[in-house]
Amino acid sequence: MTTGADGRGLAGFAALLADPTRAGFCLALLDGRAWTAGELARAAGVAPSTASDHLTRLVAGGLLVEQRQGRHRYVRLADPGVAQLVEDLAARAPAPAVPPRTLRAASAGAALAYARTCYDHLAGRLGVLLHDALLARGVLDRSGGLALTGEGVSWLAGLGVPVEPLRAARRPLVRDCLDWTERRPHLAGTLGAALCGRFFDLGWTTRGAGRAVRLTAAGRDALAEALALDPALLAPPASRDTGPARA
Amino acid sequence: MTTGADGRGLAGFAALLADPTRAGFCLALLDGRAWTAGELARAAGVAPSTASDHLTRLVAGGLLVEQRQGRHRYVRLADPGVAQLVEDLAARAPAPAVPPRTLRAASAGAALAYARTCYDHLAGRLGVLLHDALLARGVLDRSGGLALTGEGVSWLAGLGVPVEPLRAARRPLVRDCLDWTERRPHLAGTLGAALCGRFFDLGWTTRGAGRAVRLTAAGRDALAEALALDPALLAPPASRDTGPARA
DNA sequence: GGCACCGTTCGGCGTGGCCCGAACCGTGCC
DNA sequence: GGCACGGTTCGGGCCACGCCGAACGGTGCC
Repeated sequence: MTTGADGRGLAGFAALLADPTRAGFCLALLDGRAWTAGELARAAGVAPSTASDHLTRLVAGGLLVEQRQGRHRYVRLADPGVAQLVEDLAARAPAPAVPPRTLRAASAGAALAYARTCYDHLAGRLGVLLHDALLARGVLDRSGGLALTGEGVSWLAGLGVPVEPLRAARRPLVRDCLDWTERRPHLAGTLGAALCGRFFDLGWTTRGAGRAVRLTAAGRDALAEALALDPALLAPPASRDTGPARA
Repeated sequence: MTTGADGRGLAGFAALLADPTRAGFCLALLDGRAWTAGELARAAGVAPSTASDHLTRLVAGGLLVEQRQGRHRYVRLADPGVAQLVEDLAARAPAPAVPPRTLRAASAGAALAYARTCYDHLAGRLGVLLHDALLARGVLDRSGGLALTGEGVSWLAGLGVPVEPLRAARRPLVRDCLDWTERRPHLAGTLGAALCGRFFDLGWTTRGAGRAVRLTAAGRDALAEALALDPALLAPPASRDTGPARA
């Protein structure tokens, strides 16, 4: 029963993300996986004690949930809503002053711009392309708000993605998510997550470095076939190697 | 082309809302109107110089836009996306420690909990009720994501709300917006805004103090008729007076 | 022209929070 | 048991930020 025009509550909550280290934690956790406190500390370049303090605050604030296992403290984003919130904020935040710095970083940036996970669904140029193709193919419809069509249900069944279980979740089935790099929407919601997961299961995509996603040759052809697209459209840019291979 | 796992951009942006005074400004501006710098300063209880500084930052950060008129500086939320962002954050923020304080404040809180504007659409118990009734009546459909139905288009036409112009905007036609007080979704998007505006035009609702909205007697009956609901369901709680009358 | 008022700029003050290092605790492995 | 390691707690230093009052400029009204 807040209703308060009092900004203290909002300010306190926003302050959780108003620190570069904590914000970096949340961005790292956007890959949807659970990280240990030490991993986050190293990734952010701060002392373990500092990271510990920040994590305690983020958990207390409801942004993160933790899970203790042995001597490890695993944390992850509390729920998909938090992921969306962080994404929305990040999409509006200005780009840092010096984008590329090194060639290695620029290459990693290109890989992320091509395809990456956005919490639990697909983002980047490939994600937007998928979103557009699903609309064009009639799987999704936007005439009265973003929605899955009846035709889409059968198309998904053909892909091995049963829709009914997805409706049971408290999250929306389909949802727009503004893409950082493309500045256009891609598909989120339980369906976005299910499609992303199915692509991994089918071997159409594999995980690259960090949040990066790579489209396999088989995946390129199969996806192009399923979406009635030219396979060349789906291919990554000229770059021959999307970051350090980890397959 | 950010893609950066660097938290500095996100942190800097979040910091705009991480101050109680700035957060209070944004919450006040959630009524969708333009306020002068002095009005905001008084509402927040800070010196004009302090407010001026904060406003400059919020404008520079893209959260607010300003419009100078004579010796006044009018400012409002930059776009509906910002309003959504602020709403989403506020919905997750914990309630302030001391909710009611005075009887007057408690009464104002009750009025806001009953019905208020959420930027440009209807929120509060009435907003959620409207959302539920539109679903029940088949104007909206949630089977494949929130969407307006064909039947809904004619229903809206009968109400004097043509849908086609609403599709032209770059904002979504329909969208979920999590209600602060009810913790359940109400209707946002261009349709939510159009309905809210239409209710004011028809005299079904009037503006109360601040963001509060009052349902007129005629509005209660007409809305109940249109939604096939019991008028008693729509009535405000036992309170006989929803804040200082301003009609 | 004179005055009231809105808003801005600047200097200075106080506070809060971010960071680290050192010490400590518990877990897991040898 | 001993050791390595992950994580936490505590104390202290430092910087940034929010606040105000005073002085100034610009606008609108009498």
